[in-house]
Amino acid sequence: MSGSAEIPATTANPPPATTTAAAAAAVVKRSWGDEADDDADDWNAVAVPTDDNKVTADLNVDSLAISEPEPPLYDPEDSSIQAVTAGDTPYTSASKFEDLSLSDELLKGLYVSMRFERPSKIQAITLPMILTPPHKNLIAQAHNGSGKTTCFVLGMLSRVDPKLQAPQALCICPTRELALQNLEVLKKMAKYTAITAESAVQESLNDPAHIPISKRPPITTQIVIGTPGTVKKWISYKKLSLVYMKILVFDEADHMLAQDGFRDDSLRIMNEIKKNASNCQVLLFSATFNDTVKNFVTRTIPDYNQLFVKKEELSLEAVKQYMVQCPDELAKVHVIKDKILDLGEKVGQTIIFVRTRESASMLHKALMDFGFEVTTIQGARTTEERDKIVKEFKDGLTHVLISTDLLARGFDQSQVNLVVNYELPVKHYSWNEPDCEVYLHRVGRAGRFGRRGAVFNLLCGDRERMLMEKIEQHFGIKVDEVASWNSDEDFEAALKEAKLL
DNA sequence: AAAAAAG
Repeated sequence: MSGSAEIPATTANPPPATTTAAAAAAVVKRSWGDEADDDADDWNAVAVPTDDNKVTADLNVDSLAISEPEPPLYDPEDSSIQAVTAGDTPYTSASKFEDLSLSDELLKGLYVSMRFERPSKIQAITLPMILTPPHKNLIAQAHNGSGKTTCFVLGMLSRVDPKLQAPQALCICPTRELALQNLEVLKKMAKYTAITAESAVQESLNDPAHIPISKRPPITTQIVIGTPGTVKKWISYKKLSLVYMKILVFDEADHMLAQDGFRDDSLRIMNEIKKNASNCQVLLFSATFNDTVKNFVTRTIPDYNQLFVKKEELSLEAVKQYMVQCPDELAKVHVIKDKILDLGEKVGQTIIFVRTRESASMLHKALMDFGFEVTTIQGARTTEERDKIVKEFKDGLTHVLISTDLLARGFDQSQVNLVVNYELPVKHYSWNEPDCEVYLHRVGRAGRFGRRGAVFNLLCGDRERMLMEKIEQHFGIKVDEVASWNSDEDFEAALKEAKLL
């Protein structure tokens, strides 16, 4: 590994005088704007700075991404990660955590508590970008299970002033579960520091110890990780001071800024911070950024660095995907009961994704009636139930979890080797269009950190077959078919091929 | 024609 390779910023090619704003705009559009039809390029495509006179270096880089196999951008031994920066600041990739001038307490947390040895590739590149003044904004597309949580958690921990008892870092997540999970990672990493952190998520209403925010003293915790509604509420009650905010993180940022996601909430929070704090750094992390969101993000977040990972390292590649043609809905249940769960027991834990809460209850009942112990999580359940179900699953007490897309993003449980799509994800406006981003996120629940994994897509009827086809086309992949839904041997062979057996 | 957050 050529560890300390310099990430070329704008020095690679001096901009010719002929570069026009129009050309720059075209590049911006090209790099960020393309989508479905050339996703492969998309992952190779790199950053484009917002600053016109810095564009040409990237114009060159970008053209590499457009043409065929491009030469590596900065590291001959590892071309899978590419980054482009927006300013004059040179960033040196961190081959060791020591390169990041972290506090001793934080280093100890990384080595002892987290048991990390050295930064992952993504961490090596993003951390200098996050930590080096002038603390530019960052848009980072990092694949599932690659350690992006560490990037922004370490970023937040490094940037807060431990001596200042006031909120200085805020992280917004799409679900309660993800916020709590991220907080846990942060607390583990912060174990030897005095930095304080808490979650801003809906709390159990039955808990007698629960105190409504209106009756709580102002937050003095240094890091807050939460969901949009609760964070907004804390802000509107003036309990969460934004004056000292130094860093704002959006996990699953594409969803947080999507029109049909949390865009309104996210923008409001961002604007409130802008009004109160000067120079708050914004970090956006996700495994997916579709072109609509990309365009919006580039218009919304000024002056950003960007990072991309090649498509080859997507968990779509690490996880073996199958489709199973089922004659009817009952056959789907039989497949889960007789084939997948039996084998699944041997290979780890399983998450079964469904499209609606109703499907979740229906499948839950069907499997329970067959005598299978499964648990189900979906947003309509109480916070206590949700906490309990997640804890049992994370503790390994339960092996099969039915979930809506509540857990599609970010949920990290390394023992999950099997993902079942009882129903494929579809766009909310049409059930004839697959939601490829959600599909990728679901797949990413298996095969965490390069582990083996398999996905079974259960298909019934022409519509679902067509959805599967469209997903294959979108990602440019071929999803193998399990020959017969009714054959034990076929499923066993499939898991062997996935190297799970 | 959904789910999520949250009121």
